[in-house]
Amino acid sequence: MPTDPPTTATRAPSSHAAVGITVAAIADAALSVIRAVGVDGLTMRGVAERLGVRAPSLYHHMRNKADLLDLVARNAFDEFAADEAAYGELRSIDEWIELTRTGSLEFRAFYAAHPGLAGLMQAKATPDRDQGDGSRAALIRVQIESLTRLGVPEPRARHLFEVSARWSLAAVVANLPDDLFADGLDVFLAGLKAQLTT
Amino acid sequence: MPTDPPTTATRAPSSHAAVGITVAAIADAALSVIRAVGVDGLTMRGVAERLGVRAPSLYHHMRNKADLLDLVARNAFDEFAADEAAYGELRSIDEWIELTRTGSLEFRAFYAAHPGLAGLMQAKATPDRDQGDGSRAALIRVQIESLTRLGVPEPRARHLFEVSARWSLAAVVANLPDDLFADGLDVFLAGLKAQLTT
DNA sequence: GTAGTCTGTCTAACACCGTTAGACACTAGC
DNA sequence: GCTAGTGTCTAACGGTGTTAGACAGACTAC
Repeated sequence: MPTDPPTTATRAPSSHAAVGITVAAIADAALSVIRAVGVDGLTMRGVAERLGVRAPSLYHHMRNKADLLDLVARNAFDEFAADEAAYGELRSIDEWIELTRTGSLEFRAFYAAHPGLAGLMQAKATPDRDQGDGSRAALIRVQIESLTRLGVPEPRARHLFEVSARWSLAAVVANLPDDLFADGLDVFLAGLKAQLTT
Repeated sequence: MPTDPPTTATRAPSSHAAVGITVAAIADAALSVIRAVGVDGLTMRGVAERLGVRAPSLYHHMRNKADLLDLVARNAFDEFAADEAAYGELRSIDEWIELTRTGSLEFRAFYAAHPGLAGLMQAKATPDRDQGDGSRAALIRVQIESLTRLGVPEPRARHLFEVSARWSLAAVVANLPDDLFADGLDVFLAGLKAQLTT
């Protein structure tokens, strides 16, 4: 169980100290490594080096690399979702569709800036769908509620939201060219609107 | 430059022979390794072992692992596409939509049987879109032609086909649960039909 | 102040990966 | 029989994630 308060990461190299790195610091370092060399280029030794530390030290704070990637993906999504709080005053399905469109495009742009990160999200998309703590869960709840307020019955709203979210995420991960992504999104949202208004 | 005719793969272990493994045999072995342990579990040493050979021998027939994966993906698609020859006598957009639906579902089923293989396809989907030799290219041409025969102008038909193919492939790679995939496909095809009939 | 415990780093090593260098056995052509 | 070429082999390199165990520093109790 690591002590959280001292978030300072850089230390004198090769000193044996009792207070060192933090889980949060490791996640930050990993994210900046990903920005620099992509997910495929991320290495436990590389992350450690960025913290002025050796690789085995990381294992005192997390079980393995998979956990680290998991954490990074979660952080990245929360960072994105924090900007997307204001749904709420939607007056029609059309407005919901348009908001979903811009949200998807922003989502894509965000992940384009973090090569390979979307792939991590995808692997972890299943288990913790809605219930929970992060801004991810909050964002999902808000979107479904705004649908039900517009007259779509609850289970159907949840399901259709999940379908569109997962398909959009899939297309983001696929890293399609701009036009293929945007036009496919048009097609998908046209079909979604048809299913929501009948 | 390997000699192709002798496709026999299994040999006496630890004999120095002048006639041995084939590129095709390596690709087959790799595919069966993927069936057994998935793409992530595929190893040059593992492929070699399945051929009764050591790993370095593989490099006499291919440049590196990436080339091997490339080849495997191509073979797998051709194997799938060979079953999908009969488009042609489509009498309406509705029939085209339905054929695309069943094609997508079969595509998904095929790749579900080869864990991770779809991801390889995706990475190689861009460069050699239509022109070419394989059954992949043939299948694509047939689908676009059947669209133009139904009155959709050529460039638009090509583009919409590409959009739907890439989005479907993305959803396949994402390995969505059955209902999320099928329902999303419904949504997408509903939108596609709307764009094709107006 | 001293002893003891706990925390968090370190070095060393393991098994595995893709890949290369170079040796050697076998085959085919003359 | 000799020679050239082909295709395997062993050995090794540098890299990866990960574990074991040593040890330094900081807190706690007396």
